[in-house]
Amino acid sequence: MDKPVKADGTVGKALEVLDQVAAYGRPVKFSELLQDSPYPKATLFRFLQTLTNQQMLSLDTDTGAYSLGIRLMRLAHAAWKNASLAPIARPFLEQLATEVGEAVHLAQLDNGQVLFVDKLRATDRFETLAQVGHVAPAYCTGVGKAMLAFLAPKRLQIVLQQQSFYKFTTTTKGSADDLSEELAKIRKSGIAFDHEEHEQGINSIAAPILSTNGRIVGAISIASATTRFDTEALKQFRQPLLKTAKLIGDEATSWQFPS
Amino acid sequence: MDKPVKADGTVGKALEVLDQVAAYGRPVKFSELLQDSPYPKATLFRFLQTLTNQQMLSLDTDTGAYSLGIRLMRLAHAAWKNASLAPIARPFLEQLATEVGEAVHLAQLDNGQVLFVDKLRATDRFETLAQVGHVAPAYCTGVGKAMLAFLAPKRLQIVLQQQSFYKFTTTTKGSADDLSEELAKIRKSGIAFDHEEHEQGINSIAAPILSTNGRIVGAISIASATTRFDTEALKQFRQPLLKTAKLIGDEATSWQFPS
DNA sequence: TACTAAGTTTCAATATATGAAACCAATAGT
DNA sequence: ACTATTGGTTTCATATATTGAAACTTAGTA
Repeated sequence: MDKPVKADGTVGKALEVLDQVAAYGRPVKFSELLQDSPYPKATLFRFLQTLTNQQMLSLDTDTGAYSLGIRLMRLAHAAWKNASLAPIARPFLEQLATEVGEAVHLAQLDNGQVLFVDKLRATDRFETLAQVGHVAPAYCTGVGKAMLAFLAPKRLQIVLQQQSFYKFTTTTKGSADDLSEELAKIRKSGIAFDHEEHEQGINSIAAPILSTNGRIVGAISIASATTRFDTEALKQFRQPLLKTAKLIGDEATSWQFPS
Repeated sequence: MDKPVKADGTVGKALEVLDQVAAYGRPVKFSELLQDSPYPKATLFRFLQTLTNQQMLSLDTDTGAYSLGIRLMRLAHAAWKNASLAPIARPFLEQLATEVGEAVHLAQLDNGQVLFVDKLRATDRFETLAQVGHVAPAYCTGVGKAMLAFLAPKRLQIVLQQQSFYKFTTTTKGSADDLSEELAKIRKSGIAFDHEEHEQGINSIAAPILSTNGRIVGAISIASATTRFDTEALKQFRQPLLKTAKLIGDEATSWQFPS
């Protein structure tokens, strides 16, 4: 799923350790990390030391266990605020969420991947966890396809290259050609659907957010379990979704690149 | 005499750049960064390249501007989930927030600093921004003092050393002695107040969250503008706050360190 | 076309990272 | 009480990566 970012240079290697710690999902001790580390003891030790100094990791002095550090939170906080779209869109999403009574997602495109930058009114308990920061592929999600459809042709070419086209489910589009065909339709209709292409049992309806100069800046979606709404039923959200996307797009335009 | 948070090694220097980008609060171009960079063009260039490869930064290919990257969000997302307290506490905080109808904060202590890991029901528009990840000093915040008061003496000693005791306002405690005196009282009453010690016009009432074995694991608070509630008025939240803190503490105990 | 600013690459000198091994500090075992 | 074992930290010669001046390549302007 996560494509291994090749770790060039010292910085890369050190950052790999962060992923390692993140993967554990709990505080980990030096020795545990050493187990599945490609680096020798002294090297890993120094990485850990450096990262801890840098507050990218935090070391519990009692248990001697490392967890992800305070600086990541700080930086991500900044990233969120600076990713102009999320703060701007928030009030409109609130509005939409109460209007339709369903969970609403806001996503942006980053390096060919979908990054969820906000998420409201999650019902399920687990979904309640801050999904902000969740990353998904573009080619098999509603928001992803909504954004790809409105990308400049030359840019789309590049992004298509970046897709893995891994078949998560039977309905996942398996090739750039398959996808391009659908993107053409989305471009016409202005609405994208995800028919359980990423996760079995989950579908969604999504709309692109375009700035008034036509640049794609993000996408919003309403996702549900297929048992709750089938694809036909999701169409009822078409109008409010489009309306909200338009509102956000207009608002975003004035804020974009305040150079 | 530990060195100040100096950027040792290549990793440190590279990470500094992230802060730099974060500080701009908007996408920045290479040349802008070069302006106030201590490093020569080629070096900064390589930093940016590496960080971009590592997805710690993201480069808008159209505008050539850098912003904080997708990986920070991913990592912070993981950090949040893994910082066991936040997900566990969420339902209790929801409960409390609706009960008292005020904004509720959840914080943890990290390296002598207060890290806000969750925040609910913010009323003010600006406060709506994801304050998760916000960092504040411990010695002059309600949650900070609530936690310090219940730290093991030897640990408190260390943490006191880490405080700057910068006087943000006229009521800010200016020394470790002043603070210690108040901590003793908090230890007795189980409740901490912030009398505009960090920000003029903002006060709060806070309670520590203790695991059943007595270890401090976090703190919760209700903050308000002094115009809304004066310190006396805040006392009305004492009971619900304490009750919620107890509930979270109990729940947290079973989850802590699932070794 | 010539000029300038912005971004990228080269390359030798140098600083830094590396990792085997030695070391130290706690437990655990006998 | 001794000894072994595990878990963590430091050393140091060597290999390697980083550095930055300068040359180069665009892209934008007059």
